[in-house]
Amino acid sequence: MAAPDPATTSQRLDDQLCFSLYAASRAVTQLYRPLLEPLGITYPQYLVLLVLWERGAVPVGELGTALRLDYGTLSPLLKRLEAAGLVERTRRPDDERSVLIALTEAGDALRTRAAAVPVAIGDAMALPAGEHERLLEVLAGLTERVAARAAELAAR
Amino acid sequence: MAAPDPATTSQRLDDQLCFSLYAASRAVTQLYRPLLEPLGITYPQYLVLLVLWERGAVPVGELGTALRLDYGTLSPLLKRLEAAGLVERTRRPDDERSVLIALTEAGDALRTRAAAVPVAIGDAMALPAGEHERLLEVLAGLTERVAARAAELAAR
DNA sequence: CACAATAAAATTGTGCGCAATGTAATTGTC
DNA sequence: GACAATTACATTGCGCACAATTTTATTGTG
Repeated sequence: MAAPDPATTSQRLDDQLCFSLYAASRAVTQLYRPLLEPLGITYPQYLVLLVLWERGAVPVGELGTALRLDYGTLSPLLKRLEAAGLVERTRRPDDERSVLIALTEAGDALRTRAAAVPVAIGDAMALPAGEHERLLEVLAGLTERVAARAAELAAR
Repeated sequence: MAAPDPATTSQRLDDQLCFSLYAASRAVTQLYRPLLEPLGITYPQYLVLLVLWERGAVPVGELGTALRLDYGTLSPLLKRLEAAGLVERTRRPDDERSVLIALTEAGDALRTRAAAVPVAIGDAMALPAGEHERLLEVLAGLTERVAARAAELAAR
């Protein structure tokens, strides 16, 4: 039972947490653009590579779970990454339904060149010490609760 | 000169603030979907209506400034809102370049039906008292700094 | 073994976001 | 008062996001 907080119930744009989230997310993506453009990739493609660099070859579904993206987004995105020569898509012999996404040598090599990117981003964000971790936690919790409620609504 | 903070410079997906922002923003948008669908509008369209409910008729450019969206996004979006009968687009007689966006009666009437939306969202977010305002502030500052840096990069 | 149910991906269609380009109206400058 | 520069907006093209549908393979269940 939430108290009727004026800030959460007003219809003023600048009071809406949703808008500040939406604006912040887009601003950050825009900052990534010039940093990733020399590498020939977009921001969602970069996120896919982060997962592959961290975990190695994974099926498409696991990418979707990690990034909270569905096949409708990932299928064409992965085709573009394949066309760019950064990943390979191979059907698993033991389960022909599953498609394994693996880094090519070029995709693996990109990791080193991309190492400077998070540094530049963190620098631009310029968050005070500890604030980074705090914000990370708040947002993770928020996502969790909001996704749970969305799932409830969808179940009807 | 930022200290080499491991959390900001790691390449682990779940350490990236950018990803938690991106995931949170999308989760919130997905929560809006079933709430706005009965009203026949999308989330970005809802944001446009928020501005119009608050300010009355405004030119397209002012909507863009308020929402940080460009004409390439707004022009087709506003055409859809017009097709839905929620807004009117009229050229200003004193400056034929400018297009004024005004609410129709139906668009104005939607305000009452939409009043329950921010309540439902705030409820799902379930942030502790004060956390809402705090997060709003942190995100606004973040957006400010990141957008400023992006503008610097673009200036080259 | 047949065959319904499930699972993994791909495809289709719609609506953003945004860069790049185009168009028409207005303003500044000489 | 011509005319270059600027302003406000529209259009085009591409890459997401995501709902809905389809395709192909696997897994129960009798």
